[in-house]
Amino acid sequence: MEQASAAENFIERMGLISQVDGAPRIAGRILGLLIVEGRPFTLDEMAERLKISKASASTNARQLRASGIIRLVAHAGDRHDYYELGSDPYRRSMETISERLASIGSEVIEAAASFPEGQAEAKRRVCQFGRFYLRMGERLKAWSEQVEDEADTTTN
Amino acid sequence: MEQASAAENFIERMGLISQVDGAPRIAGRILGLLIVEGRPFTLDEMAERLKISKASASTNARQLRASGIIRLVAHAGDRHDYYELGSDPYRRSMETISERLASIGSEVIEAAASFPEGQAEAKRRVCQFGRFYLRMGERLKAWSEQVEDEADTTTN
DNA sequence: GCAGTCGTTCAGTCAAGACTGAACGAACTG
DNA sequence: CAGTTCGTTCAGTCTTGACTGAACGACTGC
Repeated sequence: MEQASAAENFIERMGLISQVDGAPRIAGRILGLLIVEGRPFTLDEMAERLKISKASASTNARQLRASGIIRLVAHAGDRHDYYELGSDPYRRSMETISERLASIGSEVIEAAASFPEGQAEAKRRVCQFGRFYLRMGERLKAWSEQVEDEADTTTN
Repeated sequence: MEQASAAENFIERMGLISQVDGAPRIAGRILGLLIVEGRPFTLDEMAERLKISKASASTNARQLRASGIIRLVAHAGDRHDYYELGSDPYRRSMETISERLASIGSEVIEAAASFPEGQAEAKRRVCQFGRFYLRMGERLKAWSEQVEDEADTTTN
């Protein structure tokens, strides 16, 4: 049995967290890797280090990129795609969540709008539910604009 | 093809939202049903209305109950278990999320503690990540204590 | 042109878990 | 006690989607 370093341990834990959240485990592990190492990685490096196929590395990295958590960087004279932690990755991920919440909120309110006359009470409850999501999204978005400041002030 | 009422439409939509969030679809549909109808339901009623087995109704209702979103009520002289929306269901669900975030945060920080000397930078980044989750949990918790007030002041 | 090196895509496999039917135990009723 | 009526549990099925290997297209340098 291979001795698990603290880094590997953290990376695997990130995978499990990601999995419980309904996201692919590999995505969490990639994020963990980039956090631990703190430098850009190519798909091949990620695949080798995490013992996954290059296909999985490509797919999951792109998905993480789509949610703004990691970003693609290029080095001159090097054809590789390098992925690294984006700037303010946490703020960005909060924005992504915020957008999703707001989207659900308006979706629900839209659904509420089509309720017939006779169900005013039901309509009211559905509307309230939708507004809860909207408010949550707005609040999260407001937070995300403070987070980057705090991150700078943390010394350890 | 059956004509889909606004209520059914909303319920199904809730199921999809729940599914995307990684939770069972039936759980979302049950929640939607309870929001729309605004009255207690027995497992049999839910099973019939949502066209699911009683086993699914039982399992998912209990799961929703565990996260504090719905609650169990009893009527005198009636052996049935009735489920209805809990008091402040949204606040309660936020508390559940908040606890989970805090739990992840301390888990990550704990993992960071086991980093060896030579990886001070990595340890710092992991710690920062953990603190982000902790802070997010704390904020959500603080906010959940205001939400119930706002809910009362909403007129429509 | 060809060979090599990227990232992506796609068909296929496989495992996780959602869902069900049937059996079960508990609590009533007569 | 037998007969119902609940809720729960468990074995089994089946769907979803994560993951992979192999093929592919784009690009580079020779």
